[in-house]
Amino acid sequence: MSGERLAAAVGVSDTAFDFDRKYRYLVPTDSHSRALPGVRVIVPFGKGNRKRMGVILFTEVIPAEKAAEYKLISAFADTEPVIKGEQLSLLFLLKDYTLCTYYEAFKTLIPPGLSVNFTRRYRVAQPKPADVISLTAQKLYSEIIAAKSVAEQQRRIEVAFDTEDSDAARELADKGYIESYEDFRRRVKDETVKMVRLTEGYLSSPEAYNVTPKQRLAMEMLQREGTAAIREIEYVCGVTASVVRNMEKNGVAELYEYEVIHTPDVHETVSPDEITLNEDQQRAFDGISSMISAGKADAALLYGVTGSGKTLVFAKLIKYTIDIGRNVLMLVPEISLTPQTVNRFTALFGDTVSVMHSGLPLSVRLNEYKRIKAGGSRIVIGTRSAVFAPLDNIGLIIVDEEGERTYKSESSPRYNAKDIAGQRCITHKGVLLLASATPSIETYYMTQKGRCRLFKLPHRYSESGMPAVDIIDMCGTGRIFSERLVCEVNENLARGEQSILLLNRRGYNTYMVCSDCKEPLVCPNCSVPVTYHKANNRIMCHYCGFSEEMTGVCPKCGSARLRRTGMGTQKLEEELREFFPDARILRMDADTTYSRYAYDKRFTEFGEGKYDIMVGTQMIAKGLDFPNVTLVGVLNADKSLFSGDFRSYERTFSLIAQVVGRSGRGDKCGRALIQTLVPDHYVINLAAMQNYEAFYEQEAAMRKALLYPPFCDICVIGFSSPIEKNAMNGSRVFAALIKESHGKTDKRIPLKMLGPSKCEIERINGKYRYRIILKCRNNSDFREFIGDVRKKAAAMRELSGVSVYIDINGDIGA
DNA sequence: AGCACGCCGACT
DNA sequence: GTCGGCGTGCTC
Repeated sequence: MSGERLAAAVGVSDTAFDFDRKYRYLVPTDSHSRALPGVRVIVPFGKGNRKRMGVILFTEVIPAEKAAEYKLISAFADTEPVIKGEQLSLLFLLKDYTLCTYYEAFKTLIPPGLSVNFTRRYRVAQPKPADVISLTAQKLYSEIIAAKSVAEQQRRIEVAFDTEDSDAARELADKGYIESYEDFRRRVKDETVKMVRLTEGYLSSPEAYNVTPKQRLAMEMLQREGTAAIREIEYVCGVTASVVRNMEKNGVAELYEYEVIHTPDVHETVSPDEITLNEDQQRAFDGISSMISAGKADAALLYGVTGSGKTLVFAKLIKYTIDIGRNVLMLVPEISLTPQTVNRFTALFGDTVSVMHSGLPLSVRLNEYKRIKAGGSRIVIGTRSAVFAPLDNIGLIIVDEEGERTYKSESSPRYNAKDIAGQRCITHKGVLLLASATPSIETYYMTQKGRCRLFKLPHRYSESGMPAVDIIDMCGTGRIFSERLVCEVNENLARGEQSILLLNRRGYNTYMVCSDCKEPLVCPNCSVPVTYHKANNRIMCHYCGFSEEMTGVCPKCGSARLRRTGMGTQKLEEELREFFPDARILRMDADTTYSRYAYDKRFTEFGEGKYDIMVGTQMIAKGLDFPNVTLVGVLNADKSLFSGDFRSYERTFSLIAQVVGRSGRGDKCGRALIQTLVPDHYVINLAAMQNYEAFYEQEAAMRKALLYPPFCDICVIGFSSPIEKNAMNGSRVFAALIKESHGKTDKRIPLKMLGPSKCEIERINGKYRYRIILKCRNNSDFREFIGDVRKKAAAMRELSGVSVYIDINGDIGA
């Protein structure tokens, strides 16, 4: 029929959830063959017909009379679909499941190297208009046209828009002296991390160089850290990059580019066929491999105590899956764990392995993506986002350390990689294998309900057995190290064996408190106390990055009597010096590892025996295998126990159990000491014994009684605004809307509302925060319900200027 | 989120 | 009389 037209349903970029839709656009008559689902397009949007990116979701033929309502696609950005088939259905799944926009969902499915963004740019308009303009605008205009090149003119305009001159710049734009246009850019080049280090020349004869005070500051940091990114120096020292540039000019420091992939040497060269499994491992392998060969969607939990050799089972299973002609996806919780894992598996399986994580250069990620898409790799290993890898014919998805919270995305789309993995297993008729030494309560519950098969590795793989664990009561000592721990560490030093000391983050910062008004120094943007850093005499906020020189004066009352408090790292440092004066100590807390770049280098050095003691926070507890570590000390085991989050027991248990498991992984027997103020607390005791089952029973009973997951789902709705009243009113109006809609709906939606209330940290980055917690059943009825409420709420006056997010089954957190 | 349309106060 | 304040409603 000649009266018909082809229309495309398009997901448009930069929409908000409440007006995100499948927008229809007409396909130009000569481009029908290009208009395929998954192809990106440039479309006019809104009254001003600004250019936006969009992705075609599907096409349909519409009658001619409808065509008048739609605009025309401006251009095609791709010659062939960037996503199709399963990925396209994942897009819809993400949208439905996380309440994000179509385009947000789309973007998470493609590697960032493929992203195209529009930016609005300005240039000097060619025929100069005759309009009268203000003096400031004239002045700005003459400054702009004085620039030699067009590029420089553009730069000056952009600067003007970002500074105090923005009014004048806007005037010029309104009156037609400068014009705006849309430019679309593809991120092809990486933002390379520029690193700084001191030069050999300076280090050998520092007296030969002149150094300004600001440079001194930066250099002190470099002396401490060895190396740092320019951005970090700016952040930590409160100086600008020009200081660094001058240091480079003077020959004090040199710049280099950070190589992101640090791959330690491959030690393992055993072929998967040569791996011998012990009895437990073999049983797990037999069970899981028969699930894989059954060729239907299924799920299993491999619960193996620390050091039980889960990785060997993985290797065998991967080999098995590949041999029967199917592919494998393996997720690991952190980037730092990928080099280890990847090495292991590339040694075993060669270049059929692909790696995907955000630490890789964009070009590499893009290449790997293309390789996977083209069928060039059969095993994909990566962090959270790798769950979307365009891998086909998946027979097995492994989620290692499945209890880790890094599998949950903390920004839109707020998906959980475990759920996506489960969905993909259903599509591919594959097996989802969750693995952990300390499974999440939710997962273990599934095994009890028979919805997930359970395989146990209850024994350590090595001969050495479980470490001997002692709990030490620290009440009333006022020290960080117990005598017992000092003895044990010294014994290790004498024997040339290594020790790991875990400090629970909370309580190990140094705060400043005013002796006169008794108030702690708080961040001007956030409602948290700032931490004091002795090294550069600055106060800093870990939430917003605020950093300021320590003036020594209380901003509230002007008193100069500020006092350091908190069982701080200072104190830790002093005691370390006092007790272990000759030990080579590696400190791995947030301050030193703020340079994440130095992270795996330090671990490698520790593994090579360049240090005797490693002290650090959570990050040292996970997945690392150092055979020479025979002593683990937990310095303040209870500090994370009482944080108000329903998962705090679970986290404490898993942290302690895991770090204890770091001890004695080689052939030597390991010991662990747990220092705590509550030595009788069952969580601490069960963690010391690594008795997960008993912990599970207790915890599940408690969750059932208090109604928490897995006995319900949790949906957090967050509100934030620079004006406290707005955030508060917004949350109240939203809550009222929930009640009202819930009363009206004829569907049975179980719901329990807590709040609205202030968040625990009521202000971050200058924004006040409120939240509503819903205990609910996360099904499509509920998501439809809450999505509708959100759309309705967006139209209300009280919600304007209040940003709202909805997070289903995330953390309650801060 | 932008952006246009629209209805009331302080200027030539 | 008009420029411009920002309230309100829409985005194929």
